[in-house]
Amino acid sequence: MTEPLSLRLDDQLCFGLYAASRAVTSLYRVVLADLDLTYPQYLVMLALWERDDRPVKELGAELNLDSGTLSPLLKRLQAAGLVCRTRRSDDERSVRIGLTESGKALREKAAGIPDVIGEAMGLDEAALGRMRAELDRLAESVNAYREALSPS
Amino acid sequence: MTEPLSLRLDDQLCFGLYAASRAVTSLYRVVLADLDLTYPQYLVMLALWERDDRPVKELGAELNLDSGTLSPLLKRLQAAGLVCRTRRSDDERSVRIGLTESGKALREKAAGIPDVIGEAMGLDEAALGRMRAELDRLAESVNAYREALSPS
DNA sequence: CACAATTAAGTTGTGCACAACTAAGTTGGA
DNA sequence: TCCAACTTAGTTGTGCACAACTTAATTGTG
Repeated sequence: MTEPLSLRLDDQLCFGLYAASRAVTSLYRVVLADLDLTYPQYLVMLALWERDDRPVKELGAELNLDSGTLSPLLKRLQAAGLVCRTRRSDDERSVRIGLTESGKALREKAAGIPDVIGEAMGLDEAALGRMRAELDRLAESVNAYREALSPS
Repeated sequence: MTEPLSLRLDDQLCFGLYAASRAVTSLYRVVLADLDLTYPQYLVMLALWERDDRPVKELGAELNLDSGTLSPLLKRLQAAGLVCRTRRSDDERSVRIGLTESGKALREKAAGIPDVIGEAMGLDEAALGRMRAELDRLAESVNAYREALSPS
């Protein structure tokens, strides 16, 4: 019989998570100002730099974002000249997102960012990997629980 | 001479953080539906249940939120009948936020939430505390770095 | 074939986050 | 005393997140 967890703000892991996530995002805001990207836009660019020319649906699955978030975001990336959208001819429902030359070129400018963020975090590579693994496990566990509680 | 960190999405701790934070928030969305609160609103209520009747400024300092976020959020809590705002007579700039009876009463309904979230995370109390400490350290380190990079 | 069910993307509306700004009150010197 | 500097809240505008919905195309089944 363990003590029930308290309603105290300081005790709650979730608040730590929320605060840490916002702290990291706000550092990205500074670092990304140079590239004229927001953090979610940067995530999309990362995904595209890894694999170019793929449907919105696939980007959404990788980043856990739905079309309600991605559609306007991609519209802004398109307006900035970084990506282009082409409707597939064999399935007119699907839209492929591809990098423009300028979008590909931006990768060079971004090359140094992971090191800056890594340094700001003040963790060695081992601690970084360990924490990443713990967070992945956490997210998976929480998502499974939510799915059971409220099947979407 | 360590390897420079890569631009691969999977490698990045920050994405894990972002994904985990969103996963937890989406579980809260389900759990809090019963109380008609969003997650940030719940955080404000937690802060007020701990210490009632204090200025917006102080709430902001505790939650790391500025008036641009808090003002409309508090307005919604007020509209829901959970808090009331009173301007201090000795310093008319300052607005104190206090719980209404209904706001105080809501605490009973929230009492079980930390255990639900704790269970969803699937961590024992020790792991929970350890992770919380790591996240706090991370946020502090990142904030210090950003502050140095771009003094606000 | 017909057509209901499904799928992909986009739209609308709400509520954070946050930058930049405004309004109003307070304080601390010269 | 006067008023410039500061402080507290609030406002405005932008961009996520996400639920709920729409539109249009495709698929599966009788």
